[in-house]
Amino acid sequence: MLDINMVRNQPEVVRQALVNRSEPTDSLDAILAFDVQRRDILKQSEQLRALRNSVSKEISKMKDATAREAKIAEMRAVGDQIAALEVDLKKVETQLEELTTAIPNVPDLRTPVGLSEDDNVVLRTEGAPRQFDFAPKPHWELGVALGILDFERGVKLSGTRFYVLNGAGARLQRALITWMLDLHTQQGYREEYLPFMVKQQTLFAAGQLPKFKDNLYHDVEEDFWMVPTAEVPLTNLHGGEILSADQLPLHYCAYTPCFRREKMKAGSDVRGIKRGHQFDKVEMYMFCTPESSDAELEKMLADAEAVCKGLGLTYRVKQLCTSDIGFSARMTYDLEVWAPGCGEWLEVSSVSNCGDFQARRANIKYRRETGAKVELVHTLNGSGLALPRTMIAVMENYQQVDGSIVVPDVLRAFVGMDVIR
RNA sequence: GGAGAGGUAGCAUAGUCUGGUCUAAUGCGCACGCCUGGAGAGCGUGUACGGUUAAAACCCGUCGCAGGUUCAAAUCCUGUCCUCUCCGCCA
Repeated sequence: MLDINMVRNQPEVVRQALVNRSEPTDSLDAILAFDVQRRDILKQSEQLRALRNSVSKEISKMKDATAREAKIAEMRAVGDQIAALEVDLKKVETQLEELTTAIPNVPDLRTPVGLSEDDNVVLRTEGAPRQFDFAPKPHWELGVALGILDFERGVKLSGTRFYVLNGAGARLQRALITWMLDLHTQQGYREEYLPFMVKQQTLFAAGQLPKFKDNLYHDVEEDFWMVPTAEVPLTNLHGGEILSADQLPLHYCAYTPCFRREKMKAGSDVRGIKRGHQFDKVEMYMFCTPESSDAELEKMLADAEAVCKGLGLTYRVKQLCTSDIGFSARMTYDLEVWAPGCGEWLEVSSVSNCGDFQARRANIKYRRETGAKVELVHTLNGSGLALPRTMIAVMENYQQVDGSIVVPDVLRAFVGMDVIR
């Protein structure tokens, strides 16, 4: 959520941000109008409240019954006026909130302006794609042939786009999770085990609600929401708290499954495990001071890259343009790994600086020093990494001519074998 | 799931029965000052958050949350969430 003071004082900054994000700007004018209305009504009702408060005090001391009754009657009328104003106020505030919470974050000035994902900028590519002396197979062929990936039974259990990992396939994924968490722990992130179901407010604070309601699974009976990413519970770990400056920065990492109800285009990404309603992810998250978030973003990017490097994967770093960065983000880097079997660059990580946008929604503040005013923290999040696509990259890059898959060095101890055959 | 007790500003407690000197007190902690060679003790001062405002004072709001009664609610009423204890059930 944006600071209403900022919207009020620098509406052109917000308007330009919306234009750069290819978002409509009409709500901005409505916000400004509602804001004026709100403060106008507020002023009136506060004055009346002040009057009632002081007269009520007088009433308690009044001896003369007639005069007392007169004042009470007078205040009864004032109370009615206040009630009427409050009704108006609530209406205005509801509309104001609806609009302001739907405004995305203002992109960082360094985020390239662009109209679509085609305008994202490839900053660099690390490593050269492996050269094969045979035709590399896609993971859905490799996995099924090896008996470590079962689409049919996944569909039997849950429908299209679900799958089962068997034996070494399941072990490989678990190995990746464990290794990634260990790596991030070494990098200074504290591992957390989190709820996979959260309440509404938790999703609101992370910027998922109300705008992305359609992408979430919701248990109506108990009002539990399945997390679409660990970013959601991680953001709220310190919700409503005032941290002290010497606690910052706080680094966390967590493994969670992610549940997404996205309406997938028929025919797109249908094959394999690239996109599903359920996937696993290891996530990094950070709370820090405003002046350090730029540098921390670079650290988090490096930490995510370390996963790709450790696995010996060829990857490229992209900087997302204004129309492709997430709702809460100011600046985002994507990591894409090369998958030779399906011949695609796969997005395995998205590392973002959200500035104070999430902190404002989640009410996460810190005090610079004793006695100082509280300020909002900055939050950053980054995948480290998304599991299915990492699995794809590992399977397809480490395949051999006979269809077996060499286990990357760093995972061998966890998988318990050198080659999956 | 059943019964009971509770939720007050960093922590711990008072206030609730009996509505108005509650403009929320007290202790601890913390910060600053005095004192000291230095520290401690002692003394003094300060110490929730949000809104309003150019900023501040004043002012308005917040005693888990949401409603209601009243001129006036921490206090009375209703609903709800959470915590603890006991019972039941369960991995």
